[in-house]
Amino acid sequence: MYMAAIKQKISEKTVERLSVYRRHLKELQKNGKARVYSHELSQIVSGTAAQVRRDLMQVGCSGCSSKGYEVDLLINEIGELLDYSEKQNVALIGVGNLGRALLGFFSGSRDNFDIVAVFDNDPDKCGRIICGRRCYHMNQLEEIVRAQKISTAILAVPAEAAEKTAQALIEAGIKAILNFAPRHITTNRKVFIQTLDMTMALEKAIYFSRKNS
Amino acid sequence: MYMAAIKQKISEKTVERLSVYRRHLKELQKNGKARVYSHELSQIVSGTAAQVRRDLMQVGCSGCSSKGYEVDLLINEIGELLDYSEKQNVALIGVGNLGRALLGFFSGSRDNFDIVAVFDNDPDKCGRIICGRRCYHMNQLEEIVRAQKISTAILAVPAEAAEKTAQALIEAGIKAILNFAPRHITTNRKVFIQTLDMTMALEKAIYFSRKNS
DNA sequence: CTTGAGTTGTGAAATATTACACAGCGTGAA
DNA sequence: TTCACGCTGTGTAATATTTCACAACTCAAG
Repeated sequence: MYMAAIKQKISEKTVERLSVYRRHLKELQKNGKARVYSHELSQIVSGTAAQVRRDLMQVGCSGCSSKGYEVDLLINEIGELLDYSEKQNVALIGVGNLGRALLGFFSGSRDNFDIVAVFDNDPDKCGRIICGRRCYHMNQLEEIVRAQKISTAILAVPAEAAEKTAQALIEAGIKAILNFAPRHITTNRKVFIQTLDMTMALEKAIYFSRKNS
Repeated sequence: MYMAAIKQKISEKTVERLSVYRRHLKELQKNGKARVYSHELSQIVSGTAAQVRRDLMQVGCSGCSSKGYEVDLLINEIGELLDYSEKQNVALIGVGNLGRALLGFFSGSRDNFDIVAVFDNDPDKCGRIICGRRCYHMNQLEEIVRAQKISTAILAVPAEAAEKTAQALIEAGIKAILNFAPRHITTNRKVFIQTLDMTMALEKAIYFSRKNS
């Protein structure tokens, strides 16, 4: 009777949590844990057990009463939803201090995505190998994006350049942008844009630092 | 009759937007714009004009019919809410690639906060000056936090060290943590913790990259 | 087998967040 | 003055998201 699941559209919040669940599940897997309860997972997102179960239901995962969920199975099923069948190619735009740090940060052993190309418009940087990736000039963007089937871009350019660069990315066929520049990016195209506004996050933290005292 | 305002508690979402409004308002100010309408501000957060007005209402700002809001006034009133009276001192924990990049990123001309100290537990880094800040060893944390009245910390240590380091921060009296490590931090204390989970954000972007095609 | 403790799946309630819609006001033009 | 227009402030409705609560189920022990 249960098992409605099927293809509802999944909310952003749920996708976020699924990503976090999966990361934690992989840790559990490494430690040899075979099963997990919803209330255990709930702790790592500060949520409730019910919420975890709802999230997992949407993925089509089903657990077993009193034994919980199988870790291996969960990882696969979440992966089936979050990942394409093949590894996704990602581009990094902007090789300043932040860009290089991000390149390092994302260069661990990822099995679902790869930063395959980096771009900058500083001629000195182009042609060089940075953290193992070839750096291209921005005017090669469309060419490389097409050739490498890059769907997603990490935008790490100065704020002043963010809007124009984002526009170029969209023109080149990028379908999602993770934007680190403190600027809101607008577009009428069907492109997913997520701004990770670090300054805003810090100001928010500072604000709440005194609410908790 | 209007002007209810007064001290309701302000939601996280609203605080986030206020920070973004202010940044944009400062741009407008620099460009000599004296007044702004709610529908203009709404564009930079992909919201509605009504939402902007609600947000501003909570700050106690009031606009003027048919002339909109005064830019200078808004900046001051938002600042009065978001900032302490004095500049806030912030600490950066972890001086790896990401930490140094963040230090650079946050070192622009900020008039409401300052990263005044950086910490690491690598003895080679301690004592040195990094981006103009003295690097201290983690065991000096409490001492410096107290001496410099540091309320907020940016956590940029490896994932494995995040929980333990966060605990140390809380012990030392930190009231808010901006966490860049891909780990959920829990505490029973009244401390504000915001995790900026870049990996999760990228996986989310990748997921939605195909929903928009 | 039966019972009891503990877990899942999910309808329904509760909250949180956003959008709508309009009264009231200020401004400029006639 | 009077009117029309456009904007603010806000009650209310609409959505989105989270939590509650409980039937159904599994397992282990007696």
